[in-house]
Formats: sequence, C-alpha cells, structure tokens
Amino acid sequence: MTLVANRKDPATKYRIRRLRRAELPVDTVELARFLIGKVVVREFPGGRVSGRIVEAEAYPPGDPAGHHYRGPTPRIRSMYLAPGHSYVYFNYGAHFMLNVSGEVAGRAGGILIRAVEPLEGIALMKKHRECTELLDLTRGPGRLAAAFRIDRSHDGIDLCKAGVLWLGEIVGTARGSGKEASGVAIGESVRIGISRAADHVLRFYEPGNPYVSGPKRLNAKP
DNA sequence: TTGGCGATTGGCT
DNA sequence: GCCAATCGCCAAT
Repeated sequence: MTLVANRKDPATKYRIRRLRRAELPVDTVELARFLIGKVVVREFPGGRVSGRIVEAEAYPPGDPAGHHYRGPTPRIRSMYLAPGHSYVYFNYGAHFMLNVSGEVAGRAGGILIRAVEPLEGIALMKKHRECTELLDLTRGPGRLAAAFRIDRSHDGIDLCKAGVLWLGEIVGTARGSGKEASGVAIGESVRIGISRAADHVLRFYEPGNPYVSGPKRLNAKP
C-alpha cells in the first residue's frame, strides 16, 4: 500500500536520486502518469522536506482549462520551458500551486501536483502549515505548497537540477517508482475544480492512498 | 483603468 | 454540504 508504515520507524531514511531530464516523457499527459510515485524534494538550510506524489492533473497543449489556452502571457512563461521545470502560480488570493512543465521547450503544458504522501521533514511541514493532522498536511495543492513553503520565488526552477526544489525517485524500494516499476495501476478521473473541459480524464492518482484529495466518487480503488 | 473570475481551503450548518 | 475570503491576472472598456 502506502509508505505510511514508515511512521512506525522515525529513523527511516530515504535514498532519493534526482530525476534526469532525459528520462522524462516529453508529453504532458505521459509525464503526469510518470510522476505518480516520484518524489518532490524541498531543501532548507535546517533540513529537508519531501513527499511522494500520489495525485496529479495534466493540462496539455490546447486544453481549454489550461492557463496557456489563450496563448503566452508573462505569468505562464515557465510552462513553455523544457519538461521538468516548475510553474508556480497564486490562486484564489490565498494559495500557491506547484506545476511541472511537460512539453518540449517553446510549447506549453503543465502538470498540477495535487497531493503528496509526506516522507521526510514532517515536523517542518506541520510548522509551515500550523497544523498537526498528518493527513491534512499535503492533501490538496494549496496545502502541499504551504507545507513545502513553495511560493512565487520557486517559479521557473529546473527541477532536474540540485537546488531548493527538485524531483526525485526513491532508491531501493519498488514503491519509489510509478506504475511500470511497481506493477500497480494508476487511477484516472476527471479533474477537480474546473468548469471548462470538465469531462476530460486527465487526473491521475494512486488508488487507496489516504493522501489523495478529492471526493470519494473520483477516487475509486482497484 | 477596471471588473469578473479562478487548477482552493477551512469554518460553519 | 455550502459558502465566504481574497487578490493577481488579463480581457475588455
């Protein structure tokens, strides 16, 4: 199932290797699936916060629900970067959203990281969120950004490079990778909270994982 | 220059 | 389950 069992062993360390750009699918929808099971790592001077991606949504080129639908604007410039760059925006006057660019440079596509399963730095996440409920720390895009203290300054970062924010894969456990390596199916559904293209099945999640957000009807288990 | 609106959350019924 | 809060973006004036 999940890696939640590791809570029983606080000393558990994860070995995480950074993803290389060359291994990322150059396609927003494929990359969204690929990222399920991968890890978001946030480095602080005092420690590290990391979490395993359990839910993501694709906003591919031509998608009426995508910010890039009406052509390029200053805000969305990072979605035009090569796959594996961050696109961070501020929404509803209150929350930052972390996205990963998914198309070849010059073409816009984004993947919204909607939820992660906390791995390292849980105490730090609780502090950032001012919340002690483990299940509420990173379940939802706004919460995840707050727990990782991701803001506008993290827009346009190369996530395949060492730095304050990067993408990785757990080394040494089958649960570290996505569908192909683990053999576990990835759930699919329509996306959450949008009005246009509301019937497109572009949301991907790990069935049964308690850190997946959204209503039950969208989170069918295997 | 302005107003409508949003890839959400948390609090209250 | 419903709904207000809140503010940056951008299309239209």
